Amino acid sequence: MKILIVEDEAKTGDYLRQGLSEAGFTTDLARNGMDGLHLALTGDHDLIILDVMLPGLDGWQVLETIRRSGKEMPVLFLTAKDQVEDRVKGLELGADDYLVKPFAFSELLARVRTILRRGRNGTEPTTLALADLELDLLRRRVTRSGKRIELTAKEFALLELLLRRHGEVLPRSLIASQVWDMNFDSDTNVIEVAVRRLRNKVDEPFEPKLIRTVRGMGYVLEEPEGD
Amino acid sequence: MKILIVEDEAKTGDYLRQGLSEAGFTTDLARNGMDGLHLALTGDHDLIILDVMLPGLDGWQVLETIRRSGKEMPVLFLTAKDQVEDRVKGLELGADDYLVKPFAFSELLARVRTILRRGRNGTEPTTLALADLELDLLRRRVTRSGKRIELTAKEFALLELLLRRHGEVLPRSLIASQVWDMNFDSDTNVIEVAVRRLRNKVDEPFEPKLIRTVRGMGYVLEEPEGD
DNA sequence: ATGCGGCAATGAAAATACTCATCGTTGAAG
DNA sequence: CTTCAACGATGAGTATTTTCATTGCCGCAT
Repeated sequence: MKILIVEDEAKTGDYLRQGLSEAGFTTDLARNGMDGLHLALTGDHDLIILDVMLPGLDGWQVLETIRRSGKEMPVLFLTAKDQVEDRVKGLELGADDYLVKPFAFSELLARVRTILRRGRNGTEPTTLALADLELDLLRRRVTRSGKRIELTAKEFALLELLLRRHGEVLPRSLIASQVWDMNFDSDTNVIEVAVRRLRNKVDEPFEPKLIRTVRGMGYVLEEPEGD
Repeated sequence: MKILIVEDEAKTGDYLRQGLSEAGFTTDLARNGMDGLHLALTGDHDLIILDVMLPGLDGWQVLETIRRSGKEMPVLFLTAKDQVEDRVKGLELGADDYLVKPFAFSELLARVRTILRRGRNGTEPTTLALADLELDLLRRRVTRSGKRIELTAKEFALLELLLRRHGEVLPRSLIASQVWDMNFDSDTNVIEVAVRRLRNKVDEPFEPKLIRTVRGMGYVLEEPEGD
């Protein structure tokens, strides 16, 4: 798998290149928009990682030109913090995913793998929902009944997991490994506490309650049975 | 590379097996000490991951028997939280590394790779030092001039990095990626703050000052030049 | 020498996450 | 029906980490 990185900031570029190489990808690195565009159009990359902030030709212009050329090539783009609207704009221009700087490398790798797995076609849903609860992956925002709910990173991760697999009872061990990258056995009750915090925000002020505890098993997110 | 996992707790075992398979290793899994020992002695594994707490034959007994049989095979063992002395005991019995539950899977993977890279021979140092500053990787303890210093996880990680590469100026980007798994550019000063906390504990009450700022470059841990 | 600009240091507050002790609920056993 | 034990919920306290605003320091240009 061959990945094109378009990133002007030297450190970031090298970091990405090295990390991706170690993960078994082949990489090309362009330091500006022009080179990036040229490489993208002439090369045979399976994915482009594209920084938005570039000297000269910026990320959007590159992306737009690639799309207009008819090249069907997945694009993951990198936006600076706070530039929330960039993400939306990027997605509209046909990016497949975005990542906000600063980001964890493991996160990038996960996205890259997801994109490559699904190939350049069906775009992943950018929003998850159940009943009146909605989670917008792009804006990292959650609403219920239209009301905005502020969540911390952990809360968001937990809710995202529950939502992605709603209807399924998720055992603690699974939650632990997904949300905490922790394996346990253990003698802590972080999960209970986290679920509680999430309930306070997401369920407590609303009806019906969507997070259900399954004794001895774990937690499910689902609409309650009408009985 | 073939890894033997000896773990009675089903979830943990499956978790390890799956994770390691995804990472490209072949695995065998034994649910108790006897089976584990048998597989270890008859198989051709490159590494054993051994839980200490096992029904019947416990981890130490397994380890001891393997060693007495003359099999030269690296062992990474898993101990429960708080059982600090286990780690020391385990190391004395010839384990190559240990990991405390609960642990992050990424951490396990890193250790596994380290062990396999160095092969079964020179054991990694279990302690790092510079001047009168010592860091005990096993007990996760730091002392300076013999005085015990309490560090948080991040502080420890940062100091460990500085010590492992003492004398080198470490750029922020490197520190960020190692200690925070973050790539940045960014507009945060977490690193400065973390360095400061570390200095307060490690340098402030002592002489000489070991953590030096290199303006525009990063930080070094070193003994000051006598000039 | 003076002022300026960029970088780093600092202190304090806010946000987040974790631990602990205690309480309540549930289901099974008697 | 009552008791008990296991499991989960809860609230509060604490630790840790991050953010923010401010200050200080250093080197360069004027």
